[in-house]
Amino acid sequence: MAKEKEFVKEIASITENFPQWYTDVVLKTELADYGPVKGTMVIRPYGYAIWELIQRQMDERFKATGHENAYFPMLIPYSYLTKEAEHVEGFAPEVAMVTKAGQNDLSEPLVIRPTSETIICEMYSRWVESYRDLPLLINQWANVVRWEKTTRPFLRTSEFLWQEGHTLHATAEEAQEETLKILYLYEEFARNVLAIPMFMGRKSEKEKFAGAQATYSIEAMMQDGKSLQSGTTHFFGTNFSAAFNIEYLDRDGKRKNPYQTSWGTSTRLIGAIIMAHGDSRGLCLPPRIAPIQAVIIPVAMHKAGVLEKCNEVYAALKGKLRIKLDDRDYSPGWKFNEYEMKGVPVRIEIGPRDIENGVATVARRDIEGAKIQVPLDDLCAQVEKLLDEIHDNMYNKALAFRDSHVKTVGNMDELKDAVDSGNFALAMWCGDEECENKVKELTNASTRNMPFDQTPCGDKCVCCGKKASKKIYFGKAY
RNA sequence: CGAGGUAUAGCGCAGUUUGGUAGCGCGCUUGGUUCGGGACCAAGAGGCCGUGAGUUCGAAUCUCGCUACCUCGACCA
Repeated sequence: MAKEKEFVKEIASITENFPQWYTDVVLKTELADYGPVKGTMVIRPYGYAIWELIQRQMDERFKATGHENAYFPMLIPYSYLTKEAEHVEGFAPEVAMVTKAGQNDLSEPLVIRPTSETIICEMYSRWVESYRDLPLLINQWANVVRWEKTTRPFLRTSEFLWQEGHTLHATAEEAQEETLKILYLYEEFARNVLAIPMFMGRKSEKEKFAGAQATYSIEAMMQDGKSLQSGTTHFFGTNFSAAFNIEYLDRDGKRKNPYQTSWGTSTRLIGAIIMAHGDSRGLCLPPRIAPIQAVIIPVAMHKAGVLEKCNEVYAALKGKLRIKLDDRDYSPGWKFNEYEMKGVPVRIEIGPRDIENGVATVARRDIEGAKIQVPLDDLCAQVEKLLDEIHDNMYNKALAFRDSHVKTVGNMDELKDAVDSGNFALAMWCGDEECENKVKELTNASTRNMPFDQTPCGDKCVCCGKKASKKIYFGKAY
């Protein structure tokens, strides 16, 4: 008993010190480690395996909607960045630059991409000539660098991995449709793969991407009540295509700028998984991105027949799900705790007693203490079913948590009260940036996004009290 | 980038006030006994005390510089 308490202390309390809990979980479960350069992180095999599963399943969805992958260079001439005025203003402060090659100064500084709009636009301007070249639907999996002041593993690192889609369309309507199509794709992915409910909506002018006409986001609620912007899609209109001279000859014989979108999600999604599902025992991974979906733990493995049976079961399940047999020389109890901390969804215990009864003892990570006996000849089917159940349960739990932490508010006192006690505030807003700034100043909460369902929850701006027609979420954000 | 704090074995810490050549717990290695919720015994390995200068017969300890990290603010996927 005393020992168990000691173990729990190894990870900070999720309720008492959430930031420390987060760091402890990242490091102790070996998702990532700090790199030697400020703000950089090493994604360790366990964390990278999650990223690969995210990549694979998201990439399938991009391909299914007609997108192709390509790769553009990491180094971008500085002059490209300056072609779109708002864009350079937004990114210049945090851009890393290469100015030397060996001992020689470069004739023009090179930007290490903070995002790839500029170089992709430059290339698109060479590739697009005719309406027949549209739409152009390209995605890139890449790393980007942004010199951030405050960094945290997965949530904000100087270098991070992401995907960025960049598309060109003949009409504004088609580009708008693409922008929303991907937003819905992101939401569906988060729901069905990550088991995280998202608030979808449009960003305010103040919060939108540098150079975009409209930005949309998916926002997830973390268990400390803060918001994590988990993916964004942007409608550019012709801002960039005009700045970069992307032109095509239309059917009517006129040269036109195509309409453009871009959209991205990053390794930040792993941070969302940690903070949306984790608990006092550590990680709790949604089955569809869990590198190990089920782990077999032999009990009393020195006794005759135990390891043999475990290997037999392992061979039967291998190839059907991501499974591991842990026959290391640690006690079963030690392993139970280890895999719970690492968030493995299902644990299969096989000991002499189980073998005698022709069953395995199966425990699920998402419900503490729930153990069932499953006949060995039906194990695979039952575990597969259980994984789906765990996914649904995790989603519903996250949804219930979120729904109980959204307060509809009508004035500043209520808003401050709501966000200070770990909630999102849903309120009416006049649309004025001044009010956004004032809310930020008084409560440290920012506007998250405006849901597509704009059914009013009042008629006055939560801040200035003037007539308001926009419904918007406020929350403290990562 | 502003304010505060920290830096000693893989991790967590003691030692610094009062200078005398480095210690504890966990982990790790080997052997043995164990194994149904973090087992036990025994024997081991492991440190230019963040870094550069200075004071001193002598520095983890005192002085100055630098760097990194943490917490809190302003900026951001």
